[in-house]
Amino acid sequence: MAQVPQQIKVAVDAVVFGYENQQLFVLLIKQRYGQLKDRWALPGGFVLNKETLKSAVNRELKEETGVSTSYLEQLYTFGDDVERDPRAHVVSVSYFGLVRPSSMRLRPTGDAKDAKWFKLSHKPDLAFDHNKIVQIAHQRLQAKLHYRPIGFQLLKSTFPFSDLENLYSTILGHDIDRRNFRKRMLTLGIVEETDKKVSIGRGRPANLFKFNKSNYTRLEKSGTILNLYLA
Amino acid sequence: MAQVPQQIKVAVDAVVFGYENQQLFVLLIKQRYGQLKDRWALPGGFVLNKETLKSAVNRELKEETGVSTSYLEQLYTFGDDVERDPRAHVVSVSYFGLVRPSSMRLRPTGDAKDAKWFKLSHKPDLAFDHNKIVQIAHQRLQAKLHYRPIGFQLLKSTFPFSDLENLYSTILGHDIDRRNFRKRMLTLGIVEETDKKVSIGRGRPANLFKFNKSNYTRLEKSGTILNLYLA
DNA sequence: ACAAAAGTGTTCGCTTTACACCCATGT
DNA sequence: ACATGGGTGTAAAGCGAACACTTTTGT
Repeated sequence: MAQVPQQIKVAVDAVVFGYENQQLFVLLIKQRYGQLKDRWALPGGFVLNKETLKSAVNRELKEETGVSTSYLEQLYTFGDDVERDPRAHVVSVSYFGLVRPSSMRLRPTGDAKDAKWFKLSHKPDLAFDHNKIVQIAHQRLQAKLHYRPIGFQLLKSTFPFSDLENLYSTILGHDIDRRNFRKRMLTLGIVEETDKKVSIGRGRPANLFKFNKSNYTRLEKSGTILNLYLA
Repeated sequence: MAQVPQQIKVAVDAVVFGYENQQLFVLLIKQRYGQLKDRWALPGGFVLNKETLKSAVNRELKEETGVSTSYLEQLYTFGDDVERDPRAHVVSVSYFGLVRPSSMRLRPTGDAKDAKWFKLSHKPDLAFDHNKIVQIAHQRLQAKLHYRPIGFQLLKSTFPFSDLENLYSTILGHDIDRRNFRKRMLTLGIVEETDKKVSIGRGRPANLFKFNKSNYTRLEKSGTILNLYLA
């Protein structure tokens, strides 16, 4: 029981990744107000009274960037650095999201002066402890890619197989064996061939594939380990 | 920017597991005050101003149960049920810990009228959403046992191999192959033989083993996957 | 001598990996 | 015809799973 009323504020932050042209991007905003005005930072802000954490992240994302994500999960709660935010003692619940950048128009409003996709490899130095949060989110993305089909959130609903390959090798940061990768995905039944083809300039046209969600759900329930490592 | 001052309170909860006599236990307290007086619940409480989350859990655990854990990690932050606590809008950061029950004397004070180890299989119905939290923590424990050497936190520093085997099969809820398990642990170098022996009543005396931390750290850095499934 | 727990190797099958050539199209 | 990217199979090695008897002690 606190004698003194609790002064701690609850905030949310979102690390949203996008993928395009074999590049991994992260969504950042430029602060409009405060001591850290004009610094780049993760979208986020304080939770409103009676608001859930989940709706708070989604609201802040929408307000500050115009983006709504196709995938968003809780990442970690930062509250061990009491000086993190110079203004007050803040506990920040961070989220990790995925979206196709081209499916969204950026519309910064509210606390955000600007909103932009940065290549993860060329992002600016961020305010607060946001560099660390981005790093943790990236690790989570890499780890999760191995055992959950989250990569599909970053692609259109149908895609040539090479897109999926490139996505994996880009995010994991190393080459993967095309034949083994395709074999695994197809025999597991996670990915399904459609009867459409695309021709992208030169080269043989590619079949289009799609994620087979019901098959995946079945695998997951049966406890199968996906194990998409593929050295 | 909140126009109305934020009223949300930040709390911490701890799910502490113990292991003894081939049984998995969870540490609970009986509430002394409030609407949920006399209900069993997880140890925890509100974070103090300027206090870190980590020290808040440790403090509450110590106050309410007398226990300090050898292992404690953040589990999940619950803040999507605004009605969770009837008194106020509370965001609760939950932690998951391990300890050897016999190494600790229970000394309930403060908000706790009583503190007790319950067999996980026979725990009472808990206050708030604590049943769900315990369930999530148990899942995390089971999953993590496969790829991190956290089981050793539940054993003395030296132990007969059968203790380790029993711990795994108890927590995972199925038998494991003694020979394969021992082989894996020894060839990975996670576990090391000492030159001591113990005789426990009848049967052949057992060698004592210990966790080889430096070896494990090396494995972890080299990115080796432990993979301690062992159907 | 017998009951109880500890200790120990080998075989088989499957999964993972490594690897290179032909195919369909645009220019 | 050639350049570009798409599509495909097989063999070898390594790993995980299954499995039962001997040893040491207490009673």
